Amino acid sequence: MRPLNCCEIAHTEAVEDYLRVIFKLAGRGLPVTTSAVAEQVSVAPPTVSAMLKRLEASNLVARSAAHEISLTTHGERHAMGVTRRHRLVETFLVQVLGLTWDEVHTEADKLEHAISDRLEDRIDSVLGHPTHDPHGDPIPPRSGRHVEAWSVPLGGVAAGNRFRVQRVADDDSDALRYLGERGIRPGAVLEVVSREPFGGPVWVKVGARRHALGPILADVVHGEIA
Amino acid sequence: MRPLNCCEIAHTEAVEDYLRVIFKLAGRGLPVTTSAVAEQVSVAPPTVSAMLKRLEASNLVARSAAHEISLTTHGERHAMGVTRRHRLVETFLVQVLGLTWDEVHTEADKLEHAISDRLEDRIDSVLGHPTHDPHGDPIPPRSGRHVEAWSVPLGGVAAGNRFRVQRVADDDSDALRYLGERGIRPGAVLEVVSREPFGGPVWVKVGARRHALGPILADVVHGEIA
DNA sequence: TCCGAACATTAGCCTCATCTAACCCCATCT
DNA sequence: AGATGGGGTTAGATGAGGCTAATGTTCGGA
Repeated sequence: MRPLNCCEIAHTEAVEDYLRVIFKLAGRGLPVTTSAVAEQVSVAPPTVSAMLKRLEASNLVARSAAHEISLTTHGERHAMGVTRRHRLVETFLVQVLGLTWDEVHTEADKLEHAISDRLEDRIDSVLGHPTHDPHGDPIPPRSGRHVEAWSVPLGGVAAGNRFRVQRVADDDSDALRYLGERGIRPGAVLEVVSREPFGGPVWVKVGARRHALGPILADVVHGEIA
Repeated sequence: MRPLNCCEIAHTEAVEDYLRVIFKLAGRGLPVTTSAVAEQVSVAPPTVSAMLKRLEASNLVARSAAHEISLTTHGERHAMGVTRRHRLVETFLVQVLGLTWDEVHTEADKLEHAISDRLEDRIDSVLGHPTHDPHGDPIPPRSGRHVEAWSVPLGGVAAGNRFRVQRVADDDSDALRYLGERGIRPGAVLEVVSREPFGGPVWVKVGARRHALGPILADVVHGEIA
């Protein structure tokens, strides 16, 4: 094996997928483990082991003694590039092609690998250089600082508070559709009416309507106390 | 080997590329040979041999005794689908994202594999169901009849004729840029002033300007005598 | 009639990305 | 202490898609 050099690995779609997923897990403060990555990429754990070995050899990820996975500077730069394309595409699909916010994640998963730099710039410019995608996720700039900033989950807010939605996890398209139909999207302000104990729902008021959101839903909605 | 069934092959990007190239060569009336396909797909001839074997086994292409390659009904349907996405994307990139007609072929080569049916329909609808792409190539309908209709090349038109440009081959982006800068694009009407012999240029008049087009250029421009 | 060029195919090898089955390490519970 | 189980990894296989080098095959020209 020769000296570590990030350019020795092909920028295949698989590599981009793994990098984006690692970036996503890390950004949410979740443990970045072999099995977590396997689940997100939808492959078996040994497949991840093999890929991580290659990513490590190409200096894109680093691993501590305790199996801890993190992106190197190089790795993070690439991951942010893929994430930027992903989120720009999502925004584009909603704003220009009229798709709904629950449809775009799957589409963007494929398109993010097919967008050239030139195209990325055109899309960015047609959209007026957006800072956030339809789920409220911040779009990393082409170069420069970027923070993922996952704020408080709705599930952790006490009753009686007003809560401004900032981000909604884009993973679960059924959840997105459900929430969207009830007006729960970035920018919306909810009133947290009450919280049932023992994994029960959170009652929220959106405008005049009340909704009971189960723990799964309450966890995908993030924001701040307004 | 089991009975031939078109669905036994994965619809990978490579398969789509080969099908589209075979469709393109056949549509232009060019010989569809192993080496012609190899050149168009940018791979070595043995790679094409191997792929053709698979395509034949999946009933997507048929081959005569004399090595003649043709698409089956199934193969043609798939090829037309890929071609439709390719040309819709090209049109979209020009009309919505403001790319130039010499840039879009390369981009579409990647994007054509990443467009879902849903997305294809949205693009089609946003563009108002276009019938031709920016190079004048007809966009195959989602289903139904389609003809490729490569009419007369400019190189075969006698001096003294007026010539209406219908299609310009999208392969060579340098040629496209050169022609575009001189106003030679689908819809333009040229006057064929004179033809130099021995592979010399064709002199054409576009509006008030004259241009000498070498045999390569004169061959990529197709149309009809006006 | 024979020879060489052009073209297709076979043979043999490689990488990427995936799988299942088996194994190992370590923490925990009995 | 020993059994149990969860995660990670190794081993070994597979299929897609690509390569080069060698081997037909066929056809036109000398």
